[in-house]
Amino acid sequence: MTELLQSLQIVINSQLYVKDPQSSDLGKRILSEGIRLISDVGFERFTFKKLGEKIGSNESSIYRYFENKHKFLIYLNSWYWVWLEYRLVLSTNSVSDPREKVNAALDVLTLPVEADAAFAHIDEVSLNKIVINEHLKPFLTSEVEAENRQGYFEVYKRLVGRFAQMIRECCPGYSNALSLASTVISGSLHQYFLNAHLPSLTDFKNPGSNTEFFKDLVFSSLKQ
Amino acid sequence: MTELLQSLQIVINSQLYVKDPQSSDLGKRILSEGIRLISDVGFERFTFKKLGEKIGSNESSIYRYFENKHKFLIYLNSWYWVWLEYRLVLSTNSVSDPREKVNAALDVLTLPVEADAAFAHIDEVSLNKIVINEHLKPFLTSEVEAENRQGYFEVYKRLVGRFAQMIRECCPGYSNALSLASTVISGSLHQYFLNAHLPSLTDFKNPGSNTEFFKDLVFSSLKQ
DNA sequence: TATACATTGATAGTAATACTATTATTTTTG
DNA sequence: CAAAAATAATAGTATTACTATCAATGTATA
Repeated sequence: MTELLQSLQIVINSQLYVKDPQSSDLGKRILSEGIRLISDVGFERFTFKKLGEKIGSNESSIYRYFENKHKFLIYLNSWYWVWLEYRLVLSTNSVSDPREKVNAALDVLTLPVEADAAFAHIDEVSLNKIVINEHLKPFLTSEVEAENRQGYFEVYKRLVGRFAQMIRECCPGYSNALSLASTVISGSLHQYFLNAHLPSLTDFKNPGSNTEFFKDLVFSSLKQ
Repeated sequence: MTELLQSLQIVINSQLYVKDPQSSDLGKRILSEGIRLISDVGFERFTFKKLGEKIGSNESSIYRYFENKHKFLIYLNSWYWVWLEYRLVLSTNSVSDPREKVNAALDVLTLPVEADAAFAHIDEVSLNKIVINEHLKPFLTSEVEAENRQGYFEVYKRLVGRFAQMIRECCPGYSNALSLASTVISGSLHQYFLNAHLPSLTDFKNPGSNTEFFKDLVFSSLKQ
């Protein structure tokens, strides 16, 4: 990413944190080292205690930023979705042809992530790895509906809705734009996951082939 | 389901249990009440202690059947996938037209589950609910690769492979049969999940509309 | 410059979870 | 009926996910 928008800040639902981690040095270290630690050892084995040791700070200090590790994970996911949405808008906004728009969107949604210098305290590549390896974990809990009511998933819903809208504009007669959008977004993450851990379940050869697969899927559906 | 195959038993990888739960009365109660309990309270809140109370037995007795609750969940998922595979074969075996075969497969893979009288101790409808609500949880752990090497996911891989083979026979030129198969199978579960908990992310109106969505997706892709 | 106040750090403690170990009791089977 | 197998009961452990309390440090302002 360029430095186009250096003074942009990603805003996250304030219910997801106790104190805004983007507002202090310690907070930013919690984010950057938290991302590294989760992407290294996995969310299950991640604890605030270990993170405290890593950043030369204390468990109790981290609790002053995040109520618990589940909310921390949702925070990180939200950050990722807002960032993706911003990249989505950036690369589709000036495209007027609806089909080209969907095509550009699919690049953003399915190609691998590169580091974005605009956000120094976030390693987007590691964050992407977390989203791939833990994807759906924020959702797959018995509290999903309550948390949805709290607006925890707003940004994800906005992203899906935005992509669905592009699909509709590309093919007004198509009646499953939302399902297609959510299937592609979570499906692509899932293909990355399978490629990394259970490769016999996918034809994934490289990110390009994955993008081709999803473009083919979408455009065949919209052809009729 | 009919009583066509009453003396059939679903065979599960013996590494997933300590003592075969299908071999005793207590074991069957562990399965049937375990399914009910998980589908009621969710996997997170499920414990062997609670299950013990439910079946008038003891925590320690359950540990003689299953090493831990994660393996219990994989066992239940495996059971479900074997059963689905069996239904898949049953309803496609005699279909000779490759396109009709894929069509029949999509019915099995995307339509809601009905109780199967052939397996008295398993409530397939509740089991399906578990697979929907906890889908990918058996995979989304840092031990996924080690567990894969132990063959824990064999049956799931066999199901995906079988469906992919049908896709290939329907359209020999299509090069993403595995990705399409895994996307459809996990994607359909995901749509059921969204419909239940985050309905604004899907166009799911009823199971029929979901099946239509996936048939359209698959057959548009195979048309070319 | 003193003081208030916010932030962070250190330590201790708690309830629940996911087990393991041991022993007692019941049931099955030869 | 005796031996073996299965099950039940109880106790105990390590870890986790926190909460509570208090001390130390830095910072802002009167």
